Amino acid sequence: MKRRPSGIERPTIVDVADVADVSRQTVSRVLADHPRVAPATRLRVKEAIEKLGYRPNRMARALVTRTSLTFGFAAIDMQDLHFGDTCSGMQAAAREHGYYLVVTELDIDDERGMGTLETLLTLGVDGVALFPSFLQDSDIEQFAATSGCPVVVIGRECQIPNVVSIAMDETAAADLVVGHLVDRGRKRIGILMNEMFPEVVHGRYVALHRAIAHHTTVASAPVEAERPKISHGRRAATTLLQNHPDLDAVVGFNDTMAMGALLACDDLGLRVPQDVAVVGYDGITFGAIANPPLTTIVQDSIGMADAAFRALLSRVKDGSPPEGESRLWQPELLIRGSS
Amino acid sequence: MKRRPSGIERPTIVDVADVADVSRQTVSRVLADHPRVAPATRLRVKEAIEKLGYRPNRMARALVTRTSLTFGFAAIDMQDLHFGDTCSGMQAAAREHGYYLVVTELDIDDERGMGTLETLLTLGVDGVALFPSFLQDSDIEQFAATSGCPVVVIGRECQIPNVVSIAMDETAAADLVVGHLVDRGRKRIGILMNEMFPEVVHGRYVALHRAIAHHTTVASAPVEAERPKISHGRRAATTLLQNHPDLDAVVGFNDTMAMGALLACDDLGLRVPQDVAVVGYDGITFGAIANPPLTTIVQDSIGMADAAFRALLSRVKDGSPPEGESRLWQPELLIRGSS
DNA sequence: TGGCATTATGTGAACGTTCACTCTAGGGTA
DNA sequence: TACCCTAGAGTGAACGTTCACATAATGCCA
Repeated sequence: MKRRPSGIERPTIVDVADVADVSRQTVSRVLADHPRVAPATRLRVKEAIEKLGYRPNRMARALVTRTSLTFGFAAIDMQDLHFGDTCSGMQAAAREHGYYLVVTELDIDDERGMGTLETLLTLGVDGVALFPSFLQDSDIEQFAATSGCPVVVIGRECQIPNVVSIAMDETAAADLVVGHLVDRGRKRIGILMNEMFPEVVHGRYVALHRAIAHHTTVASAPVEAERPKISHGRRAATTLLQNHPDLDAVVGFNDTMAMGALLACDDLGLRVPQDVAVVGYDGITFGAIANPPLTTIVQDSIGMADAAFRALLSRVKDGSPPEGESRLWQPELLIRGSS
Repeated sequence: MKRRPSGIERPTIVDVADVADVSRQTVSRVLADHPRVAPATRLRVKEAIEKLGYRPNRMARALVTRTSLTFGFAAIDMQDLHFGDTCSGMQAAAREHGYYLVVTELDIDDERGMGTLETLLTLGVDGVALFPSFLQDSDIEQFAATSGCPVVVIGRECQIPNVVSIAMDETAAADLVVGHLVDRGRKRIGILMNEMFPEVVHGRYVALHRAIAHHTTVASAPVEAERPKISHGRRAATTLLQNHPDLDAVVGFNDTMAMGALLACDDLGLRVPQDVAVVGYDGITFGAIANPPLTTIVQDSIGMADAAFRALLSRVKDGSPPEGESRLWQPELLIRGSS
C-alpha cells in the first residue's frame, strides 16, 4: 500500500542510482563533486539526474549532516522600509554562497516573540539574523545560548556574548544631524521618538540627547514619542511644536515620522525650513518627494546585510567570529530642502 | 565517536521518552494530541518535554509524513510596497493554522527565475505562492505540473490549469479611474506604464486602454513605459507631457510612478490638478504626503493574502480548490487632491 | 469461565540522505 | 612472487520522526 498522500512523486537518489546503474553513494559523491568518481560514471550519473529531473531533498540531507545551509531572518515588521533592502541584500549574499534564507516575521503578540524564533529553530536553520529585534538583550542572550546556532542582530548595537551586532554608529549619526542643524543656525531642537520597542530605539535616543547637549547651549531637548507612522508623527510633532513654540528644528526618529512633522508644520502654518528645520533617519526614497524634500541620515543597508551574512557564515564554518565583527557602520547625512 | 559537529545538542524525542519512561511513539502521540494516551502518562511526557526544552524536529517529521506544514512565498521584489502587506498577511494566516511561511526573493538574473523556485521545493514546502510572478504562464504551468504541490499566483490574473490566481479586478479598477477622471471633465488621458515584467503588467495596461476607449472620445491613449520608480516615473511623465501637450490627466502604473509624475508636472510648470490630474495605483501611505496628495486605487492586500493562504491550505487538505477560487477582488478609488 | 471489544503502550520499518567503513581490481616495487 | 598502495565503488548504520501493526491489560457480557 502506498503511503504517499497525493501529488507527483519526486525522484529520489535511489531512482537516479538505478537509472545510472550505480550505488546511491556514488550518486551522492557526484552531487558533492567528490574527486574519486570515474569520469564515465560521473557522466552517467549526471545524465540520469537530468533525465529524471532529480533534486536532492534538503531535509533528508540536513537530518544526517546536521547542517541545512539555511539561515533564518527574523524581522519585526516586513512593512518597514529597511526590511526590503536588508533582506534582499542578505538573500543575494546567501544565494552566492549556496545558502538559503528563510524569512519570518516575529509575532509581537506572542510572549516576547520567542515562540516564533523557536519555530525557526525547528526548521533547522544554521543561524539566525534578528532584524532590529525588539527582544530584550537577556532574551537574545538566552536564545543564543540554548539554540546552539550563531545569532546576529542587525540594526541595533548590543553587547551580548557570542552575538555579533551589525549596527550604525548612532553617536556619529547624531553628531552629523545636530552638527548640521547648529551649522544652519538652529538653537532649539526637538525630538520625535518611536514609542515602540525601547530596546531598538534607546541608542538613537541617547545619542541625540548627548549630541544636543554637546552642540547647543540647551542641555536638554523636548521629546514626544509615538508610533513610527506618518499620522502618529504628525500628531506628535503638533503636540511638540505647540508645547514648545521656541523650537526651530525637529529631528524624527525615522523619515516616516519626520514626514509627519512636515505635515504638522503645514497644519500650524510654520514654514520649512525657514521657521522649523526637519531631519529624518533612513533615507527612504519618498523623502525626495516630500514638500520640501527631506534631509535625512542614510546608511548602507546592503553592506550591512552582507556583513550580517558573512558573520553568520564564518561562525558556522570555523566557529569563530569574523574580523572586525563589531565595527560600527558610518552614517551619511543627505542634505535636502527641509533643513 | 561523536558525529555532531558543534554547538548545543538539542534533545530528541528519544531523550524525552527516556526521561518520561515511555516509548518514543507515546511521546509522539502526546505531541499530536492523540486521544489514546492515559492522562497520567500524558502529564509525565509533558513534564519531560518541558524539563528538557524539547522541540520536535520538523525536518525529520516532514521526511516521514511528506508534509512540512510549510508554504513557500516567492516574491519578485521585497522592496515592493505591497510585498510587506501581503507577506505579513499570509504569515499571520499561516501562523493561525500552524503553518510556517518560507519567504524568498526570485532571482531575476537566474534564467526565468525557475532555479530559485526549484530550490524552494528542495526545502520541502507543501505549496507555493507566487507574488506577482514575472514568470511566464507556460513556466508556471510547467512548475505547477511537475512540482507536485499547489501553486497560487497573487496579484495577477491568469488562467492556468490547477493554479489559483488571487487578483484585483483590473477592468473594474480601470473603470473607476477613468470614470472618475471623465467625471472631473478630463478629456485626454496619458498612461505611465511599467516596462518590467510584461506578464504582470499586461492586464492593467489592457484594462486602462479599454476603459479610455470606452469612456472618452479618444480611442487611444499615449503611453510611456519605464521602470516603476520615482525617478523613472518623473522622466517618463516629462516625455509624455512634452510629446502630448494636450493631456489633462496622467494615470501611473503605481503610486510610485504617479509621484514621479507629480514631480514632472512641477518641473514643467503644470499645476496639479488644475492643469493635469494624476492618479496612481496601490494606495501606499506616502501618497498622502505627496504634493498634492495622490488619488489612488486601493486593494485589500490583507484579504487577498488571506485568501491565498486558504487556497493553498484547502488544496493541501482535500486536493480541491476552495469555493469561489477565481473571484476577482474589487478595488476602491481613494480620491485625494491630485485629481 | 470463555470470548471479544476497547484502551494503552510498544516495536520494526520507513522517509531520503550522508558517514564511516569495507571491498575489489590494478599497478608499482622489492 | 609477495607486498603494499591507490582509485573506484559499495554496504550498513545513522539522522529524528511517524506509520502500520502487534501486544498487553482491562472491562463487559453471556
